Amino acid sequence: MSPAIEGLAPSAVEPLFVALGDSTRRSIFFSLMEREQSIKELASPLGITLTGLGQHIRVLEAAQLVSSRKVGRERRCAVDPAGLERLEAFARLQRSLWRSRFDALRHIVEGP
Amino acid sequence: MSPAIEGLAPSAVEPLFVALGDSTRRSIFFSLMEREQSIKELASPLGITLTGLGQHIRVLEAAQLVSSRKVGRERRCAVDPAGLERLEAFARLQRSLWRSRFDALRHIVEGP
DNA sequence: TAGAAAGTGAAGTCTGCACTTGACTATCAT
DNA sequence: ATGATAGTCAAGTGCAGACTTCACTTTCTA
Repeated sequence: MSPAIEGLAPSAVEPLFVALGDSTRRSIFFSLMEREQSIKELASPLGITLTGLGQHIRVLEAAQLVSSRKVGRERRCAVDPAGLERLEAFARLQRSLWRSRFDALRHIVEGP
Repeated sequence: MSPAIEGLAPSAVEPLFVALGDSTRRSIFFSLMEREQSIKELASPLGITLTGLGQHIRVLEAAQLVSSRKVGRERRCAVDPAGLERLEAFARLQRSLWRSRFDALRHIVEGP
């Protein structure tokens, strides 16, 4: 597989869609787009427990949408650009694949 | 909201992530990337009922990832480029938003 | 025109996973 | 040092949603 499509096989974007398939995780992600935040800061407005939020963070990290590090007793969470980059690359690739097939089909139907 | 970002608010991409958040629907979508297919053709390899598959198609259509039309007694399903276009535009927008905020932050920390 | 094939709608089943509880550790403040 | 704050782990609960069944309609074909 060429370097350009590496990491773009369906299996590579699966964690991304799994992560953003949940509305709570989407909220967390969009909230982190605003600014870096701790587990507590993220959990409060959503009305869920710290435990529950920690579980979501792990899923988001697996998709490389979020990265986190411990600072003192807090866990600082921030957007990881890798996930968004992969998502964009995936969408662009699929779109171009579809377009080339569509054009090929039209070519057959309409003639050259 | 400017025309360029219209349809890219979080609420607009929600159906997209909901649709692709399910592994069966991802399979259906990738299968349709290969070629247009009927409900029956899509259901057989997945080992699920026609009813079940029809339900998935509705979700994919709501996300504009798939479009379908009745041809005789068959329903022909195909990829709708609108969904992929929206997905790509969304990812690009979010990525640029994140980058501008990241750069602004670095500017503060490191100085001009 | 009878039977088969493709699909749809309503209603039910069941399982994955979002979320909690309770017990525990680590860090901060006073 | 003592309490308060932030987070983590293991284990359990409940429900949304994926999937089924059954009854029905429409279209094809022999």
